[in-house]
Amino acid sequence: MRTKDETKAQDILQATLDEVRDVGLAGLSVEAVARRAGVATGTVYVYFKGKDALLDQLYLRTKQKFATQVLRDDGGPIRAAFTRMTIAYVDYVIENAAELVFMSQMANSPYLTAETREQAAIGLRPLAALLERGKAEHLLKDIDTGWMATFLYETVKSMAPLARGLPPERYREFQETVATLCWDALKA
Amino acid sequence: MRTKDETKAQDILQATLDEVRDVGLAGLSVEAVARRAGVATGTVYVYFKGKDALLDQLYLRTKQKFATQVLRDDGGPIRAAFTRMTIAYVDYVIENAAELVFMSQMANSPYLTAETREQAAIGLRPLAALLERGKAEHLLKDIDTGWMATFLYETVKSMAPLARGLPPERYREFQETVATLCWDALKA
Amino acid sequence: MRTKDETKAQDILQATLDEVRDVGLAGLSVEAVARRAGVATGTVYVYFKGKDALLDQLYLRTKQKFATQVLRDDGGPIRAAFTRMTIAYVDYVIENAAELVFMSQMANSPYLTAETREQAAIGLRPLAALLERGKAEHLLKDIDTGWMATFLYETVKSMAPLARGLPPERYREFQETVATLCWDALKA
Amino acid sequence: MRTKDETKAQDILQATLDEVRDVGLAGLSVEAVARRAGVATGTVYVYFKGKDALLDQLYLRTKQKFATQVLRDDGGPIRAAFTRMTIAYVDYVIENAAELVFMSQMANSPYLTAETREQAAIGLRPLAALLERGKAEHLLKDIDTGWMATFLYETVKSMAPLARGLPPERYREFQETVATLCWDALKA
DNA sequence: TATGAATGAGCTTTCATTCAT
DNA sequence: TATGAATGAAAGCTCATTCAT
Repeated sequence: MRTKDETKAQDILQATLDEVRDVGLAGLSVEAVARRAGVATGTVYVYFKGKDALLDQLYLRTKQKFATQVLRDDGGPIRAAFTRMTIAYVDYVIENAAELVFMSQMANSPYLTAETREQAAIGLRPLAALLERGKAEHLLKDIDTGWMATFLYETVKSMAPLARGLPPERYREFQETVATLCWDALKA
Repeated sequence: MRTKDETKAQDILQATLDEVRDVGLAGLSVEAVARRAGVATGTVYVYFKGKDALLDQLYLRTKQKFATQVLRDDGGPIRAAFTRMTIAYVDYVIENAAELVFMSQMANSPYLTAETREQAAIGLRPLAALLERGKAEHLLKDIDTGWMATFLYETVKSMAPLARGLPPERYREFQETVATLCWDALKA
Repeated sequence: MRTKDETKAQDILQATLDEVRDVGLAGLSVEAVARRAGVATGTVYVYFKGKDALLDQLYLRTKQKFATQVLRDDGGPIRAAFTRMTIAYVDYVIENAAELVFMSQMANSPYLTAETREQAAIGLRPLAALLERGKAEHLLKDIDTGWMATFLYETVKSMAPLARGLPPERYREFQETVATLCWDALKA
Repeated sequence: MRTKDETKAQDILQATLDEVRDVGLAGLSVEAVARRAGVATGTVYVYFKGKDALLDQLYLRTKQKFATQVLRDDGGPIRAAFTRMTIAYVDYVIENAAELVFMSQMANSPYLTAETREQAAIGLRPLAALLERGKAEHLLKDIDTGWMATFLYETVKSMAPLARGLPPERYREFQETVATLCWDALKA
């Protein structure tokens, strides 16, 4: 008997990401996903319970991957950690355009479970921790941590697409600019 | 012969907005829009060429309404104009939640025409003008105006939802915090 | 605007009956029903909520039509009413073969609602009433009316198909035989 | 190499019977049958050529088992043999509810081969023989044997389900009533 | 203009069957 | 033989759009 192939699940998830980027969440069809992933339509249902479950799982994985890759506090000096995070964030957005489109399309869609929404929020904790540390050291403004986290998280995400297509040195400049803007905004 | 009734077109547009807020762009059906607007399905096609055209037009109107209501530079002192704009922006987001959901859902969808996207960008000009003025007066950082405009536009939009449900004094505090963050970020 | 056409609903119901006769309940597809009725697939859903509802409604109508046409007690002498009913029953089965196949296929299917089953049972009341009358007049055996009703109802239904294809005089003979068998079985 | 296991074939047939009782012929899926039988889907195809063949074979076996168990003429006095048969029949129906549902669902379905239908009819011969014997002894009416056989076969089958849930003494009473009704119907 | 019945393409999903192991 | 992953052809149903009224 053929054994379940985790690669295939990955292929399907990636195909979904690419399809949403190309035709949007509203235009997404399971058949197109399957074709793109190089499997039969029915195979999607071997790995995922249905379209909803597929999208839900993909959302969670994407959020988690992002959190793991970007939102890390290495415990070093605040300013350095802050800058490093911002720069990694911009890189992530540029390198994972499809992921970002997908997350924004899912945000207000009926596909998203309340539970998944909660789960996804957990990934933001390291960011909050970093900001708390900064507040404790009086390097950052003494305002609601949730507000600051949202500021940072959303601002970088929204600005990052501007970096697309920039030549290397301008790209570097852009990253530093973003880091500066955010730091100036939050610093005490 | 009954004449085309502008009220009806408005009803349909508003119903679309409300539907998208409730079921998302992916769950939107013309029939549900018609029912919500209190007209027959066919009537939607009397006022709009099709679903795509309806969404496209609604996007444009929404963007323009927003620009007119929020992104105005009254020519006064930079800092004051800046703060006034930020505060009006938060108010707008809170009072027009459906509009915001709609715009974010449309942003990366295939429904959006390149042309409409351009048209919509025009509304940002007053914002750019304000920032240029601030740069000329050396009150703001000397960085790319487009970058700054995006920063301001996206940051306030992303943060504003946090204000939902806040008691009046906290709401006021929130608005001021947002204005401060943005000013500190951009000021020279 | 086109107005809802009750004829169309009838066509769909009849087409369903014919399809079930030809391909069985398990082989029934909405598309085939629509094609047979001369309407588009979607039209079926204009008149019926879904396949289940279509079958459920059809079952009820069929049972009721049968009850109205066959299970009537005209109040005359028991034996005569009894015989008349039996003969009408055989005629009905022969003339409405598709209906009978449909009812037998539905009987143990998951399509049948408990509620519909109850509703359908109501049609048997006139039969029970006739039997009660016979028992009161001591012309029939004094056994459970429900048992007698089931006996009569099921026996004639099961035997009737034997009449198919019989030449007229044999057909008449068959009807009388069935009437005699049933009468002899139940008479005191 | 493991050898074909007759137990497994039996399990699959029994599982099919139970599934049809629970979800009907229209709701039957090979996967559900396999799961219920405790084997893999593919295994069903080791023992049966396909779904159709499975149902066809099951139908034949069921009919034959029934014929062997119920429709036997032990050669004793007509009336006694007749009564014994009727009583055994009721018992069979009560004890093998799933079989009966299955046979009724198959009766008018496209799954049934003409050949199988013929094969199944052979089982009715002992019943016909008994009736012939009764006619020869002038104990039974002189009418078409096929008609009488159908009468007996169908009537008992249709009435038997009424016995379900009856307390023992009522159950006994019911069996005798059925035997009496049938005898009175057919006796000369 | 306004209606909503009618359409049929296309959607998600199921499922009989095959096949690699 | 036994498995269950993989397949793809339908199935039921929805919905953007058209059209008769």
